Amino acid sequence: MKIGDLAKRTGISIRTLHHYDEIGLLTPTRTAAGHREYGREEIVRLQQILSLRQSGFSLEEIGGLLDRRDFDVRAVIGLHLARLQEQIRARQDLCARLEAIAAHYPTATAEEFIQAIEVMTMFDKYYTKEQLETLEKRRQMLGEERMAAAPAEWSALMQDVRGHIRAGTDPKDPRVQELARKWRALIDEFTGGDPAIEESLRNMYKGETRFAEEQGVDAEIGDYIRRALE
Amino acid sequence: MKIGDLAKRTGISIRTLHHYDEIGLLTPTRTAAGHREYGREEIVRLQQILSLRQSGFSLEEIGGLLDRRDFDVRAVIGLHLARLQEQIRARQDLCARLEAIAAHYPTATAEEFIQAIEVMTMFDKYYTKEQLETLEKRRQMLGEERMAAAPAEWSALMQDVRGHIRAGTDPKDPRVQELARKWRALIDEFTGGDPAIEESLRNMYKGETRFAEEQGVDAEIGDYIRRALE
DNA sequence: CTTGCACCTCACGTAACGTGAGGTCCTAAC
DNA sequence: GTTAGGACCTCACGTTACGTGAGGTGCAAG
Repeated sequence: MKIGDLAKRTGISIRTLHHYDEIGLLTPTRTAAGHREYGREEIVRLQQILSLRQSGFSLEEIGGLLDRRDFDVRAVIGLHLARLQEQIRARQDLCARLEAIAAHYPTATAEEFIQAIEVMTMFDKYYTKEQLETLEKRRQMLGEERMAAAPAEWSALMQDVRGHIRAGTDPKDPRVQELARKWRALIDEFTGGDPAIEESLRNMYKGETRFAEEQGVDAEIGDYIRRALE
Repeated sequence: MKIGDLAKRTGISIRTLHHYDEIGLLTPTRTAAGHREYGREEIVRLQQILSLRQSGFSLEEIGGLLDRRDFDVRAVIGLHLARLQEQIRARQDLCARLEAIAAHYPTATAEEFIQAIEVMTMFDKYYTKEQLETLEKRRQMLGEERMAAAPAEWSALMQDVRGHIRAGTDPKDPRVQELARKWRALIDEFTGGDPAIEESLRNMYKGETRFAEEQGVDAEIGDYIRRALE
């Protein structure tokens, strides 16, 4: 059988057959003119190749399975299954994240979306899975309104603190103490008072200088509040 | 910031930064000597790139999202989600198939495994999903023993029929009629008498000549039995 | 002035082919 | 005998997101 006939019969491309010949996976005999000739044996082998390919094995694995009896089929399948399951898990995680974002910001612009994705990636980096779940529960408890109102409140607080720093107010001053209490209350409200989560939060602000700056928080403010809270 | 510093800070390779520069995804300024210099703006952009990459977008999509405001983020995310879900589905199917095979042939050799995969691929090609489920239920009803005994029975039946064909026996001969009834009973036992499944089965034998031959069935035998059954 | 490190630019390799480009073989019709 | 049209052949580059050298330059310290 010539290459075109085989291609038509099996529905795969001539180029693919050429490729399998090139890599030595399926090497037909040749006519005097150099045309490929596929016999019964090659057709059988091609069917096996296609079945294994359909099952997601690489051409290299397929070659090994078909040519070397010492290839441990069970191990290859086990490895393959593990790979598949890992990929499934990863993709499910991704889906969950993207769906959450799409659901959470139904009217966001491109920038907002990208920032949301960025923040989410960052959170994944600094919090454990359990902490993320706790935070999510906490967010639901607080409700949408509260979540929406918080950033402004936080920003106002930052500005007040910054004002006292510029004015040189002593951290022990009652006005600063009040602000520090507010700071602590805000943090507790969102972390649920979990010290491990607060630790992760601190790490995040420490590691992501740029993010911290955007939020109006820097080392100076952190120190000042820490002294006030002592 | 020079390229090595940035690489260390973000944990990605210098080559990757070179690559992003090559494809115009992240183009730093250059010093007089031609060394790359990454400023605040580039660092911000890199973070965005990494977040989006982590989310599974291609570099081309990322470039589009970051550079062109007319890029429909929602559409991109939707498309991406669809891709991911399709991949998840495909991989879950594969896992199910491979696990079924591994469980069904706990002591198989390489050839048996490959053949099992081949047969399964073939079945997927000729039967609908519902039919495959029906067949699976049927197999469980019949039990392992019966499934194991059937091939021999089938093979014996084939040999008997072949004998009559060679002897030139009339299909209407009572002995042939008896064999035909047996044939029908065997088919009904495994198809559950579903005519659509039987049709698929016939198509499979017609399309997969090689498989049919291995089973000892060819067009001649098919015709002979058909005449006997009339 | 030299050593050594960080940087630079090619440029090939990866998996599994798709897609031409340009040349040869075969078969049938004239 | 020749000629047209398929079918076949062999390069060889393109795809994705970089890894991995090879070979050359810039810069600060001893």
